[in-house]
Amino acid sequence: MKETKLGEFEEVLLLLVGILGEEAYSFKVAEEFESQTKREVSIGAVHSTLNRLEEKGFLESEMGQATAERGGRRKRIYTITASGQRALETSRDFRVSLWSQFPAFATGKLNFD
Amino acid sequence: MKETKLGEFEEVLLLLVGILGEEAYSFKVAEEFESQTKREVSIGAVHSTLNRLEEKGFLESEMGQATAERGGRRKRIYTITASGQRALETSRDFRVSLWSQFPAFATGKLNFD
DNA sequence: AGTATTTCCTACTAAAAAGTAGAACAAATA
DNA sequence: TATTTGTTCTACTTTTTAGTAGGAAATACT
Repeated sequence: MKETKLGEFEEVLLLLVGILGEEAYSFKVAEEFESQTKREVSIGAVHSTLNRLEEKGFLESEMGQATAERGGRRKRIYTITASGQRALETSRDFRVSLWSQFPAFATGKLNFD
Repeated sequence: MKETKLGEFEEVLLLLVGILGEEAYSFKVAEEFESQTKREVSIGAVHSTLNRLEEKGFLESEMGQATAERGGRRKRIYTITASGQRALETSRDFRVSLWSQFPAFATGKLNFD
């Protein structure tokens, strides 16, 4: 099995997919990224990253149904896999652990049950 | 000014420098990395990463004094700059914010004052 | 049928991060 | 002074991540 690490951008996208739930399709993810970070991102970059995340087994996807909106292709809806969720948890736990050891941060209360 | 982002490994090393305080020299950082992650790392990788962090202005360093130990070259001691600390805070705040929006994580109490 | 709209997709490129190899240095001990 | 130990340092390569450009679908409206 490959040493599957998560880049910064990848991790954020993975989380955004989790946050968006049913609405997690690439255009929306890109929009959400921009609104949450104030950083611009190209749709292609989002696309290739979601692909990579799927290859790594952190995401899976299926085509959604057509909606009653103006027009447009069907959406591909992404969902986090168990492995993706585990990766996020591991990453979070590790970070929280480091923060709590860093004196300048250690005042915060870190409580994840 | 450049868009100075932090890679995953970079961020961890930066934090380790903060955690190690006076003891933050590259060999020690490498050791600490291995003990905290159970992942092996080469000293050279640590070195080039610390260099990069210094170039980015997140770390600064100076040579320490010789110690009374067995032998060995003087250590280069790293310290986090204000900018480095800000980068860590920004990264932390952003992550905490995303986690709290992710239903699967939102049960945790996130309290950083 | 034609057009506008929304979204996907792929192949490619660029940039950045991570890792390697191996030499060089400084100090203490023998 | 030779050896051992602990450590730095640099140039380079590899791998991974991020970003670009532009075309292709699919759907609804007219």
